[in-house]
Order: sequence, then C-alpha cells, then structure tokens
Amino acid sequence: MTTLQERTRFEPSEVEPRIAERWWSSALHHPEPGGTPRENYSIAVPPPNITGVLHMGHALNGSVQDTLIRYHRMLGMRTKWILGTDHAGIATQAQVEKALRAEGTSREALGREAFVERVWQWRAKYGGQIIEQFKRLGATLDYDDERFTLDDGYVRAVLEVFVALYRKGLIYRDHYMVNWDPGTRSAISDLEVEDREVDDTLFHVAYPLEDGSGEIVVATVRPETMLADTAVAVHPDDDRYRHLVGKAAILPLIGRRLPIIADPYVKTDFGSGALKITPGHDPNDFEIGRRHELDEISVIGEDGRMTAAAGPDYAGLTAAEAQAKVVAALTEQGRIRHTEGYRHTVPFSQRSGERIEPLISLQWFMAMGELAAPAIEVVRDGRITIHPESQSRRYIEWLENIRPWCISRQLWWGHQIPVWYRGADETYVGTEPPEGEGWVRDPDVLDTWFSSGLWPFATLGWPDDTPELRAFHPTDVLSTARDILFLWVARMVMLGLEFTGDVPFEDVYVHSVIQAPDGRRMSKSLGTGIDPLEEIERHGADAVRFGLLAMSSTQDVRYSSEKIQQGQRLANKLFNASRFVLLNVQEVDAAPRPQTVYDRWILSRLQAAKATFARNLDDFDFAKAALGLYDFVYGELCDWYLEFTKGREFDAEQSATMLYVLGETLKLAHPVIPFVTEELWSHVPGTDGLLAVTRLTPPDDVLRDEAAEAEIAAVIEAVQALRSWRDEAGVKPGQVLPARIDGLDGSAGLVARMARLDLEGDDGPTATVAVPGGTVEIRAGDLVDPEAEARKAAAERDRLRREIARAEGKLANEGFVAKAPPQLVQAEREKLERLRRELDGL
RNA sequence: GGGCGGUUAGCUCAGCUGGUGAGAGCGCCCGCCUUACAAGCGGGAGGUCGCAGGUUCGAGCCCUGCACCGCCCACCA
Repeated sequence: MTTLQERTRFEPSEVEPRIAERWWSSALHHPEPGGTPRENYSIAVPPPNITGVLHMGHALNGSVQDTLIRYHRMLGMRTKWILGTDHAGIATQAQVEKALRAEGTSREALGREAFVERVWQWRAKYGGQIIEQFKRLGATLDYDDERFTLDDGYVRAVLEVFVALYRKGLIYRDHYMVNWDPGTRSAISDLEVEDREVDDTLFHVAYPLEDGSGEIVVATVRPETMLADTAVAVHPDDDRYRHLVGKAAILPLIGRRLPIIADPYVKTDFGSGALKITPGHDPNDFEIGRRHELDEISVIGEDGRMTAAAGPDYAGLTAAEAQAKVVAALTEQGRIRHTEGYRHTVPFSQRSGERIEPLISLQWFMAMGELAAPAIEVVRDGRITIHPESQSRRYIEWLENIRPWCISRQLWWGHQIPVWYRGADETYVGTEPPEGEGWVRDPDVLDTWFSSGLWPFATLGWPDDTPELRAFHPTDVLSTARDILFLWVARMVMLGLEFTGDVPFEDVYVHSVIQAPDGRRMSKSLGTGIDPLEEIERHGADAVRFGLLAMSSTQDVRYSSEKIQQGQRLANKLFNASRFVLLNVQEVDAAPRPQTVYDRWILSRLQAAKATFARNLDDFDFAKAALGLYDFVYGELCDWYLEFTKGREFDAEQSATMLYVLGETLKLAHPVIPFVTEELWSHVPGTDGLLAVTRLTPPDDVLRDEAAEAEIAAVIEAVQALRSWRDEAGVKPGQVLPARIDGLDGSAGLVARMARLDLEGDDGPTATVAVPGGTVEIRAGDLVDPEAEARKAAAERDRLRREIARAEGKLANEGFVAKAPPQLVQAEREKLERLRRELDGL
C-alpha cells in the first residue's frame, strides 16, 4: 500500500479486498441476541435460490438493505441481517437433471434417494456462490448464522405448520382442476403461470342432435379435448337454443350422449353461442361441470399424452397428434363447418415455458380465505406499511380475491409431505412417521413458497422459543421485488400472523425493476443483461451501490451507467477531499472549534445533510438519500468549504474543525459507500476501530446557524456573479483585479479571494457588478472593453426592468393581493424592493 | 375486458399538500494543469412541462376528454 500522498485516485480494486478482509474477520455483522425487537433492527434477506447468481435485482436490493442495516447499526442499534438460501425446488431439480442428462443418465435411473443425495452434493458445490457475490457488494449479512430452507430445524418448522393447518382443516386433498406443467411434470400454482398470445385455429364443429332434428355447432381451439366432452351448454336466455335445453346431442367420433344444459357463463355473442363442455380439461368447463354434476373424463394424462379413456384410436398420441387425427376424422365425416385463425392468450408455465395442460388431479390444497382476512387487516390498520403506497392496493385486492393454493408438487427435491397412507382408506398426518407396518409416504413435496412463507421466523429458530426469535422478530423491513409480492410477501404475512401471532415485518419496501438501458427487460436470452459483478470490477462496489440507489424510484427504471459513474466520481471526490484535509491539518482531536463564518456554515450544513439523509431513509427514498449525499459533498463541502479554507493557515482550531467535518461526513456517507469511507477512516487521526461500527451522531441543533447560512449564501451568490462577469469579460482566470466592494460587510474579503479581486488596488472603476446587498466595482483598466461592458450593463438593466414589471403586475392584481397567503405577498414586495435596489446600483 | 402508472432540457430522471424567474446528472459549447482531485475546476447554451378544454388571483402539479408507452389483474370457447 502506498502512502496517501502518492494516491491521487481512489482505486477500488486495490482497496476493496483489504477492507472486506477487515470486515469479514470482525464481528460487526453478527449480533449476539439480546434486547427487544423494538430496540433492535433486523431484516430477513429474500433468500436467493441456491441456483442463483447475483443479478441487478439482487444488487439493488442488497444495496437498499445494506444501507438500512449499516445506517441503523451506526445509530447504535443491535442489528441483524438474516442470511440464508432457498432450496428452490423446481429450479434446482431442473439444474441437476440437466447435469444428469449430460452424463447420459436421469433422475429416474438414479432413484429418488440417490437423486436427492446428488442435489445435496450439487448444493454443497455451487449453492454458496451467490453469498460470496453479496460479499463483493459489501453486504453486511450475518454470515456467521446462515440458514437453508432444508436445514433440519427449518424442515421441522415446515412440517409443523403443515400438520397444524391440516388439523385446522385448512389443508386438504382433493381431485381438482390444476395447472399441469408437462415440462416439469408437476402441478404448479396460479402464480407460476403466465399468459402468452398464441395464434390458434378456431374449429366450428357440428354435433348432431340426438333426436335427429338437426345439429348444434360449437367452437373450439382444442378439438382433441372433445373426446372428453360431457355436455353442450347454451345461455338460458338465448332464444336460438331455448327449445333444445333438456335435449341432447351426440358426440361425433365417440357417440357419447351429451345433455344440452343452460348456464349463464355461456356468451351468446361468441362463436355460435353454444359451448362444448369438457370438465376434465378446461377450468371453466370444470366449474360448470361441478354445477351441473356432469361426468369428468380425462383423456390427456400427466405425460401430455392421450389416455386410454380417449379410445384406442387416440391413446398414446401426444395432444398435438391427437388434434390432427381428430380434425382429419371430423373433416372426413363432414362435421367441420368452418375454421378461422384465432389469436388469444393461453397459459404457459413460467418454470418450463411449456403450455399449461389443465387437468384434474389429486393434489393438496390450502384454503386461503381465513388466513387472508387478518393479512388484509394488518395492512389496512397500518401495522404493516407497504412502500410505495400503490403496492398496498395491489396486495389487498389480491388477497380479497384469493383462491385455494395448490401446494403439492410432483418433485423429489423439497419438503416431502408429512402424510402416510395404508391401504385404500387409512391416512396419517404427523411430523413423525407413523407406527406400524405398511405405511407409504405421499411422494409429493411442498411448493417452495410454502417453506419461504415461514422465512422471517423459521430462520430465527421457530417453532422453538429461541433468544434470536425473542430479539429479532418481528423484523423491521422486508425489501423485495414486485413480482413476489403475492408469491412470497403475502404468504409470509398470512403464515406469520397465524403461527407467531405477530406481523413478520413492519415495513415492506417494493423496489424498482431495473430494465436494460433501452427499456427492454434485462434478460440473458435477450442479451440485455448487465452483470453487477462486472460493473463492480469496472467502477467499484461503492459506485455500483450509489448508482443503483440513485436510479431507484417508485416505478421501474432504466439502468443508467451515468449514475454508476456519478457514484464513482463521488468516491473519488471524497477520497481526494480527505487527502486534502489529512495531508494539511495538524493532528488534533476532532471536536469542532469553529473560528470563521464558513466554519459555522459547514457545521450547520452538515446537520442539515444528516437530517435530510435520515428523513429520506425513513421515507424509503433511496435516490434522494444518495443524491443528497452527493450534493453535500460536491456542492457544499468541496466546492465551497474546502476552497474557503485555502485562504487560511491550518492552525489547531482550523484543523480541529476540518477533521471533525471530515469524520462526520465519512460516517454519514458510509451506509451508501462503505468501502471508500472505511478506507479513509483508517487514515483519520485518532480512529482505530472500524467505521462500520462507529456511532453516527444525530443532527445537533446547537450547530445549526441561520445567520452563517444566510451570510455564506450571499457570498456564494456574489462569487458566482463575479466569476460569471469575469468569464464573459474574457479576464484570465489567474488574473487578480483591483476592485472595491460595497456591501457584504465582513465577507468582502472572502468574496474577493474567491473571485480573485484585490481590494487594495486603485485604477478607476470600469465595471460594476450587482451582488446581494450591494455592488462590486471592478477596476480592470484596459482589460475591459467599455462598449461590451455598456452592452452587458444595458442587458442586465433590461432584465431587471422586466422582472420589476412582472412583480409590479403581480402586486397590482387585486386577486393576488387579496387571496394569496400574506407572507407570499410580502415576499413578492421584498423581491420588488431588492430588484429596484439592484437596478439603482447599476 | 377491467385497474394502475408514465409522458418535464439531446439522454436518464427530480419537481413537497397548486405559490416568487422549472431543477440535477450525463452530453454539448467556452475557458482553465487555480499545488486535494484533468475520473478535475470555473463559466454557459438548451424546456410552448404529450395534446385539447376547464377550475383558480395563480396550474408542471387539480378536473374532463384524447393520444401514445409500460405494468398488473381477468374463465369469453
């Protein structure tokens, strides 16, 4: 490591590993349990899948959570960021199966036990990858206490919840229409289904009437499912068909008798107004079938092929093959009246990408209504606050319309359902296997989200009454992506309330989705993904954290590499500002000893920056928090304060104030840009511990100084006016000009120094510049072109006159004077006065 | 088919319960190696706030309609 003197740039790649080593070998991230949840601060990380690699969403969410965690840790709270990973049933199983295929084998060939063992090995090898990547970001998760949703303790929690809900009658087994995913060969939940637009053919097929009096035409995009038709339905008020209700049609190809029924679900204005009813393969038909007690026939099996019930001509064919054969047969029999192209939305599996095959299956379900009601209530009454607020409406609406949750999955990797069967009608449900011979366990596992739903408390040891649970539950904040608000967040609230009697967290922050810079989705397949680790390599972890927070919003945002670079510049700026202070000051204790108005000014502005930062975090406005830091460091500390100090000798008093301001700034910025601040902190005299565990003192009202703020505001405005004048007059930046300042009182010297004016000179005035509270006469001799100067002065007078006219017009408006708030009218009057004085001065 | 959100400077975005001349970063132009930083510093140009009406003393902000863009929900075969 070179000395600070030699390093003119902040080099993240050199600094980060060194700082990380200090953090991870310390105890900063691991709190011993103690105290109460109210005085402690905790966040449960959304558990990354063990198949996961860090993507932009993780990086943003990690930055958000770590900023909150570090900030509250520095406020002196006992802080725990709960770490763990999710077994991610389908995703992990698919990954391992893929590897097996590459080896020329399969899970079936291995058998269940060996396969599960294989997955555990896979997890040991790759499952920790993403955790290492979180460390690169500087995330102070509790790495000493890592959980996994298939750990023994966690499994116990899952089984206990299952059994309790079963005993309560909320978990039950039923033959019901499910979303069958032929890709994973498992049922999946409604939330794992996505609609896609598909071009299909709509076939209009004529079914003859039983009594030979004619035919009834039905429309379908899936003619192969007609093999399972058990009725034809029409609308009860449809005059065209009223006389047919109660009669029957004959199913072509099969010859089955189909009763013609009346049901208001049928639309009279779609197709022919008559609907073939296939309770076994269409969710709506299933509902209608149950209403009318129709037979439920399944002709498509779980393997996506036609079953024996489809008849010998079709059994064994894929659904697509069967469709072709059915259409051919119908055509031959002259039953197809016509066909048309038809574009509509069709459900697909998000997991496998295959088209969902709705079918009736024996599955486990969870009744949700009873659990949903209190989960709605806690958001309504404010025990949980969702940010941004618009998301709480989505949450409530979803819960109000919630439907039973299919929780069983036909997979091997996961929590196997704690149910055993013996013979045809014995069922045992319990956390421990049953006594006696002949019991066979239900082969299915639970939906991954069942176990994730217990995350905030199962990770802390629930159902045992552990010290961790007593100290950190309920957690404070849950920060997550929008797409799992229902899948995960709502379920944690329901299960948390049911089993712990408390909310699992008090605030939910729904972060932005980061899109590619062109507004498309970031995705590997589109080639639009940006790897956060590569960005960290390029710009540093601080830059990435800052940039992600700065671009975050209450809505989706495009990835902005400019914001990342802004973060990089901030880190570099802070690095150099610190060098300036550290290499010039005397080593003294850092209690502030303000000697000048600008000392008092920066101390006051520092309090404002602290207060603003705190408020922005309270509001979950991370962009404002990050950009507010930037503004303070650039716009106040560096552009003005450090420049002001250059005029003085750095005596003990000056040094003390500068060191104090530097130290407080590093503390304030640390939650957002932890690496550079930690590095610099190690160079601040009198500090030996980690900045990450140093106490951040709240804003101190005693240090607020309105007089100093007003005075320096005027100085800044004057300096800017003078620099602007100089630039326009073409005066060299280095040239010191004689001048006389009228006004600005004690700050005249400061203004003169910043604007490179010499107040001792005596050349005859050649130009006048208006500044707040006075004028500056600059004696620039022949540097100044009198004509240009006259033109500029005239333009300035014109501008002032226009402003004056505007203000006068406003004050002449009776409506304004009568109805606007008095202080506003007063301010307008004062503005007018000031403008008139400025005009007079010229 | 319903909801929700967006449309502000060339680009990406801020603009609090309507209130003084609409902001930032990047980009652009001009000038500077002013001994913390050239990944820097100083100065500057650039906007009919999507369109059309309305309410108000006053509208980027409120109301109505329209146009695009995005997201969510939904059982029209």
